[in-house]
Amino acid sequence: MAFEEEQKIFDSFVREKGLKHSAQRIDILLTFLKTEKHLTADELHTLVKKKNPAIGIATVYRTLKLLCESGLSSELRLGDGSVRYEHFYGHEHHDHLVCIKCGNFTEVLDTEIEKLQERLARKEGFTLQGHKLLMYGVCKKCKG
Amino acid sequence: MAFEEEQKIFDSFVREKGLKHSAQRIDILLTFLKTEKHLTADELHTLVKKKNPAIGIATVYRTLKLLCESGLSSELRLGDGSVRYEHFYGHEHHDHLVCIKCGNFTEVLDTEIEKLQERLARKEGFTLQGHKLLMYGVCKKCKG
DNA sequence: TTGATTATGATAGTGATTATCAAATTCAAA
DNA sequence: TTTGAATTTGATAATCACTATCATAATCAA
Ligand SMILES: [Mn+2]
Ligand SMILES: [Mn+2]
Ligand SMILES: [Zn+2]
Ligand SMILES: [Zn+2]
Repeated sequence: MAFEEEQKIFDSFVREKGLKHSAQRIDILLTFLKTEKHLTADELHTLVKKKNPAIGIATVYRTLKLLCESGLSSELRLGDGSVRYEHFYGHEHHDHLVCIKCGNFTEVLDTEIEKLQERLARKEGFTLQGHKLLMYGVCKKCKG
Repeated sequence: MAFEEEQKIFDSFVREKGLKHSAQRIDILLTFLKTEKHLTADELHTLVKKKNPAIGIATVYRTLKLLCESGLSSELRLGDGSVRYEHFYGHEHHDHLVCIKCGNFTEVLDTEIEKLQERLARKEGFTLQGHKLLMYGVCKKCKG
């Protein structure tokens, strides 16, 4: 429950970039790691303030950018305009199956689909670097 | 003048919604239909002003919303935050292969991928309604 | 301990989109 | 054809998520 590995990664990143240490960043990092949800910057700010009420939203945005650069987090945009952040380190690549009724979503992976994407890109002369697949539908519960 | 079919669809939509007819909406509709590009609201506004310089950006946004509701257009969000609009009526479903260097993109379709998405969703208990697949890579030109 | 450098939080600014509103336009009814 | 209630418009204000600015505070190598 200490996230030593992630903290080490963040420390190295900060050092290599010639940045300095700060308690705020650690608070934000640990709060982010503690939840497995896909949070917005604002939601994370609300959570972090429980531990350190003085932290400003600007610092949350700044730290989230660092977390993405260091490979600990990644941006996620589900259909609507909102930007969310999910864990990246130690999490396999996955896509999202979103329920259009209740908004819940499931993380999925289909290696065949991944392979076919590679093939498709190659056929078009592209060197594939990544992809985002969002699938929209109605979940089991909402069909009841 | 072309696009009779699209104009008919728009007219029916406007009538059914109890809205009124306006010259501005027609200017916006025809300008949108005339280009096959994926435009932002602002880009469309710039184009429409060549025909009718008095048209305001608010009316472009309002009309774009109507075009989407009537099934003539659909929103497109490529990775970054920008919102673009593409033709929807008479256009087959397709996905996008985006070049991370030059920003150009290709429209693609792989029926196998589409089928596998169905299968994946079913396996998770979802009834699939749609999806968005964005693939990022480096295009032929940019690899030169 | 020092002091150059970086980090912070408050706040101003930005860009895209939406809301507001008075004036103009549409269109069904007279 | 005229009328007038309802809708539409363009200008502009407001909003929202995010970034830039800046004075002050914290960090850390020397
Ligand atoms: Mn996820
Ligand atoms: Mn397209
Ligand atoms: Zn659901
Ligand atoms: Zn390219």
